[in-house]
Amino acid sequence: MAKGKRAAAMAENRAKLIRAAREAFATQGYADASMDELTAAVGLTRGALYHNFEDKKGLLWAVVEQIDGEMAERLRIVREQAPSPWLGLLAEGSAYIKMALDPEIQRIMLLDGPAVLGDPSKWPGENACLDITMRTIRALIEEGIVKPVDVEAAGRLLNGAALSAALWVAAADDPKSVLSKAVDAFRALASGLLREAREPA
Amino acid sequence: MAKGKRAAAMAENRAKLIRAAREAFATQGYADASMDELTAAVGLTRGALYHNFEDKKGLLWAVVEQIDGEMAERLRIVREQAPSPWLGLLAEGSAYIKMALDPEIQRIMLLDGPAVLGDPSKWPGENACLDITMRTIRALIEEGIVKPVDVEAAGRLLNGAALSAALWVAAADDPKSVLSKAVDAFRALASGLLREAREPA
DNA sequence: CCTCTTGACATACGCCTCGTATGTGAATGA
DNA sequence: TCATTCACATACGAGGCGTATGTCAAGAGG
Repeated sequence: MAKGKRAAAMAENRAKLIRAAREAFATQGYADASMDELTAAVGLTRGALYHNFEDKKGLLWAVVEQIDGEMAERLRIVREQAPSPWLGLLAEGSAYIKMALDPEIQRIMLLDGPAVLGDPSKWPGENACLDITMRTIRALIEEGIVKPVDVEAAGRLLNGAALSAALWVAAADDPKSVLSKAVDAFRALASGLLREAREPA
Repeated sequence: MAKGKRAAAMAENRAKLIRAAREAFATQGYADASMDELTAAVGLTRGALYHNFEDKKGLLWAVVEQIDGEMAERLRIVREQAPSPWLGLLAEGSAYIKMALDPEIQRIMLLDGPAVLGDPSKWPGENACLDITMRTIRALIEEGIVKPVDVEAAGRLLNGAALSAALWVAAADDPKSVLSKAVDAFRALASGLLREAREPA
């Protein structure tokens, strides 16, 4: 056999490059990350890069896709573990805020990603995180818990609020206390979507 | 006289460079904007740039500062013209969303700015827009209209929601209809800050 | 009126980075 | 065994940034 020897090696090198890129993009930022250093760090050259990916931007695409998938998976778990859909929505918000504390996610997904690749709403995988939030909101509307607002609009604004909160917390001198304030404010805003003034369980 | 001849000329060149930079950064993006082309467009060279500003990033700082001031001024006017503080807050949100439809503001202030200069919350001038929103919220809390939430948290999340809405609207194929959905959702979220379920005039 | 200094800007240079074109050796298939 | 492919390395060219150096007009002083 040994039929897939070439392909296996290639997949491994792709993975190595993506790993190195996550590291480099997260610590130095996209613009300041040198492809020479990045590839050399895993024992390759730029030749491997331009063979496996379209260009530097293509590598960023691959990194973004990978991280987006990981974030979506974590959010999915959070929602499934919540005792009710409404609390699931709030838990998603908190989880999103906390995830954005990760410098890697912050730098790559929230700062450089949009600047280099354009608005996240147009990303393939269609921003899996947003998708999950929208699904949750849709379910809550069908249950009559949430006002019949536009699902995509509500999802996007909630995500935007969470994102802003995350950046704030991350840049704060005292992340702990700021985090609780941010989560409280998020809950307050989210309650504006409720049909009844009283929050459900 | 003619004492300030040198200084006046320098100020004028500074202004010309900033104007050219706004144009170039907005249309090509920060990374793809060539300082050679940019300066040549106003009849200067890179020499003038590095004499008037620290470096390329310094020029972006100057541009951001200018635009931030203009945005704050427009928001201030919107708030003053509103018939009530609460409606002022909503009007500010709408105005912010609409402002972000301007490609210049979008690209420079919302995409490249944060990516290159770091989180906006740490910008000098301290993001005048946020400041205005916070002032409005503080007033509403003192009047008992809004829940006693953390002012900065509420302001940041509201701004984040508006920003997210703006990017969504800007990237939409049908901005008109999306804009109304976004504004509706913003009003819904904002109402979550109210002490009473019923919205005030 | 002449000289000297200052400073705003232009010019010239080196270094780095990206993207592509070309080379190469190992894995495949016959 | 030989030819082919292909994953990757090497070599090359273009362009951009930042700095060091040059230059010439505007002011200061006698």
